[in-house]
Amino acid sequence: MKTLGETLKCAREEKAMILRKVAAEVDIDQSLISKFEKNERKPTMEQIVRLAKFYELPENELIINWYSEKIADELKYTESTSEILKVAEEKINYYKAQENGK
Amino acid sequence: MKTLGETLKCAREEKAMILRKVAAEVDIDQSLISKFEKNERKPTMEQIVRLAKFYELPENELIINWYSEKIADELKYTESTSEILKVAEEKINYYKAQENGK
DNA sequence: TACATTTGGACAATATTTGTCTAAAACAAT
DNA sequence: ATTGTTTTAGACAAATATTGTCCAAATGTA
Repeated sequence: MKTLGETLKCAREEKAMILRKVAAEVDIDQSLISKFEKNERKPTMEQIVRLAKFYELPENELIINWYSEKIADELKYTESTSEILKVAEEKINYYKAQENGK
Repeated sequence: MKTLGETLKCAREEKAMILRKVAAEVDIDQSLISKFEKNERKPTMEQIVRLAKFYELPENELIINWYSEKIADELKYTESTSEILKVAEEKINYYKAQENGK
């Protein structure tokens, strides 16, 4: 299971590009991209989309990674996490059912 | 499955108290408490703890509700939610294993 | 050593969340 | 209906958190 940062870094290495170049192409500060790769900063959704496009990575995978890391981060030091996730899923399903029914 | 707001409101009604009184007791603006009950605002953790104590509710249940609602909110308009939650759980377990091993 | 790339850290800029206040809405009781 | 009470909505300031930017230090490499 790769982190979002690892995924981005691998993608860049695949393309054999240096940060400065990528930064110029996707118009994001190179220092920021470095931090993304080291999981020190979280890209915004827009940045994710641009990076996915640029690296030709499946956007959906990055997004799944992005959200799951966000959630993992929130629950990292919390107890009852599996219970929390279970309840969260129920609530989401409930919301979504509401949406469809209306 | 009750929302956090519903739980709080029920607890207050059990005790037959008006907002103004609760507000004074737990030292939180009554308007805020009203919003908590209507799920328009999310209490801080500290507020949760104080309310749980005051209403004599199991703190852990409120916390589970709090986190799960937060997550549900984040994923409400997102796709692949069950995938996201699954990956999130894996990551959490991974983090926690790290913690123990160190 | 000299050069290129990556990284860390400080700080300003933005965005998000929170608390507070006030008045309007809703509800009762008479 | 009017009065009195409770709840709620909305606007706004205050406090927090997140983000973008810059530059210098660290790292790597020939």
